[in-house]
Amino acid sequence: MGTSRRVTLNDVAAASGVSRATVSFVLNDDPHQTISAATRDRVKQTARDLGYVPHGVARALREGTSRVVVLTIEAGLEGHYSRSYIDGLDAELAAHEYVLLVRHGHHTPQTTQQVLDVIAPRAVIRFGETYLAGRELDDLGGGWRDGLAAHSALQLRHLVEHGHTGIVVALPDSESPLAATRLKFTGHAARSLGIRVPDSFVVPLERSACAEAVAAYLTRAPQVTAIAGFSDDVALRVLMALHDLGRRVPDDVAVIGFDDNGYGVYTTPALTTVNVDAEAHGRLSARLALDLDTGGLRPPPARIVVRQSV
Amino acid sequence: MGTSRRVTLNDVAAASGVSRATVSFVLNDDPHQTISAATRDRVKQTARDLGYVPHGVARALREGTSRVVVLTIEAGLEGHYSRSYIDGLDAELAAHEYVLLVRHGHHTPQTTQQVLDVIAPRAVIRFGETYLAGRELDDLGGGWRDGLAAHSALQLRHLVEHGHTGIVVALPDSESPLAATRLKFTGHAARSLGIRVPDSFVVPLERSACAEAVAAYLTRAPQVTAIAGFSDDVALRVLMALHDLGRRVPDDVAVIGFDDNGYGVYTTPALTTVNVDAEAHGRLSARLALDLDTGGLRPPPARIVVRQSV
DNA sequence: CTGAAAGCGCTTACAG
DNA sequence: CTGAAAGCGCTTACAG
Repeated sequence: MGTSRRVTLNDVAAASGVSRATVSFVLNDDPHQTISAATRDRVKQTARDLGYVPHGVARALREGTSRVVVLTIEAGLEGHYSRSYIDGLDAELAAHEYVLLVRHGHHTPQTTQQVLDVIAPRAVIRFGETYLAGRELDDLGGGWRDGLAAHSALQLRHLVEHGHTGIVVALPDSESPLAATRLKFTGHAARSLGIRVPDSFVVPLERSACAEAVAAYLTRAPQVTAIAGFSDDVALRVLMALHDLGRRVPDDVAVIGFDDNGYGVYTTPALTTVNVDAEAHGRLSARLALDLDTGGLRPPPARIVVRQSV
Repeated sequence: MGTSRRVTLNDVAAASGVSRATVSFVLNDDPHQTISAATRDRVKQTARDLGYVPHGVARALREGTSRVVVLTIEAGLEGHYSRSYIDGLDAELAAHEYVLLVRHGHHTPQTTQQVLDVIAPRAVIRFGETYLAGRELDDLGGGWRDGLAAHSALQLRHLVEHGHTGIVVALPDSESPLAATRLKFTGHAARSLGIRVPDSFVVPLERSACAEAVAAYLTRAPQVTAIAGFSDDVALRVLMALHDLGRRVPDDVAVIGFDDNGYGVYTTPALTTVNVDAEAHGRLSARLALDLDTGGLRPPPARIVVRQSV
């Protein structure tokens, strides 16, 4: 065994008695060439026998971009959405022989540029950017933006169906650009459901600050009977605050989460939430990044995971 | 504006009136060359003025590997450990002008090979592999393995200090290769603490199955008064099972988690757990991957996050 | 002290 | 139907 020299196009060419160009043509199924079936077979067979795998770096230098797509994701956005999104993105990319690589942490134009300089990926996708850029993904058949609108509406409707009209949205303390969009959609949904447009307030991370914020808001707005979380994390903190304040859930105040992160089962009461399967969204992003046809993708509707908090 | 052609070494050479080689030498501080200070300054200045950034792909083709390190990580290992580990890895790599890219999901030799073929990373690190490979990181000054042993011991000791001697380890349903190692260390710790070596049992994912498993184990082993979770996830499920079974925590049974994932605050009672800061471990991995000196890294000791479950 | 040249492994006009 | 050649942008012996 031992580490042997990698087998290159040269080796395949030599072994099959044709030029490097010919090998490249048959291996890439170049439509501009017409190469005899016999030659094609022979070349493909030798490539297989030798275990030839194209050197991605050389190819990237020649073609200008590598067969890689980079996803950048900020901390705190993990949930069922991100997991299923990444699964779909990864699967679709793999189907087209691209590899998905993820960058965690906070991202600036500089860090993105660094990634570009270092590996020249085919694309770098910012998790959630399609929301923010306001691109009309609906027009591409993905129903993405409509998706978020629908999901926000679903969350609100569940509350209304359980008799709540005084509703407030609980926001994370970190400024999420998504928050504004969510609030907007929730507003739309409220109008079409015929209830007052929900107010919002911020839920701090620290436990006692959290309880204070919830208590303060509730005394300020006594008509509120239900709290809609921006995320499960936020909703979980609200649940904790309500527990610390001695308020009963859902009898005194109802709580609903968003983007079922898996931890809503563990609390008492367990957290009712919205579960979004973003597999199709991930596939859509992949096709967009690869300039492929985006038709035929049918994201399933989001669903309410009914537990005990509303 | 518009997308302009990237500036290459050629441009810098032309603009500063020297050869490409000279530019490369000064920009890389080649110790084998002796270039006049005047020339060096001029070249560096023009490179800056032109905004020259080396093309990573070309460099990688020439050098054999790119300035990238890939971390592969399986689902279900997220926690404070992994977060701080990744932070440290990322920071140390960045300090040496490498970029960290992560691959999620399940990994096989084939998928790893694919990444190798596509971007020729400097190294691919499997999250947790150093545990499994049994490499003697202690000898390198990182205290890693000793770290895990110490952390397992810390978890157990906390239980013993609270009067428990009948202890069992709760394991995840998925086979984690780490489980065997953890069990081994817990065994060592038990012996040095003078208690019986803890038994173990598996906690299924599904809620009722989970309660059944816990109930079954507890009736089989009535001497057990404390359950040590392999992870916070497992411990959280144990807490839920105990709640469903009507057992009081910690009075009837005490529970402790491992690797503070942040969700132990939300339960009632809140979960006591072990918090490991793996920033230094991440830095160590980075230096190992880059063949750098690993001295001077002092991982802080792990600590017990005391909440209410023990 | 500095430059001309080769070469990393590929793809793709271009010529036969 | 197939091959010789150029070139992607870099680094590094080698020669002056």
